[in-house]
Amino acid sequence: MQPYTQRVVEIIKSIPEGQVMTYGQIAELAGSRRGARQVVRILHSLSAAYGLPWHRVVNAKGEIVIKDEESRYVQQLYLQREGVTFAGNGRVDLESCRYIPDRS
DNA sequence: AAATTGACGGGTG
DNA sequence: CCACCCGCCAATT
Repeated sequence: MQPYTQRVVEIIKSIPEGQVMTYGQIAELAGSRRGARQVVRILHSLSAAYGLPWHRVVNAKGEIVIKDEESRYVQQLYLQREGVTFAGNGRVDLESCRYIPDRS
């Protein structure tokens, strides 16, 4: 596995319950400012194998974006169960739920 | 080995 | 607000 992929996996695993991160945010932390698509690919192919909290990742607008309809529902359910709040438009409230790790 | 594929993002108009 | 384009790059085909 590539170092970048490894970092992305670690970052995703570090997202606490009740909080979310965006694809771009993860990519930037992993060292590739425009690498959101790699994050997409990683979640797409490795979330099961590594037991990643894939449901804590949303797009930059706070929307749940998965192709499979069933999975969209499951993701929202998981998040709500963890206490993530949703705005009326079906977006997570990024203002209060975005996870910003310590950068030290 | 070359082409395609993504749960995206930001800029532009 | 919407539509469009292009960058990004490992994994998969």
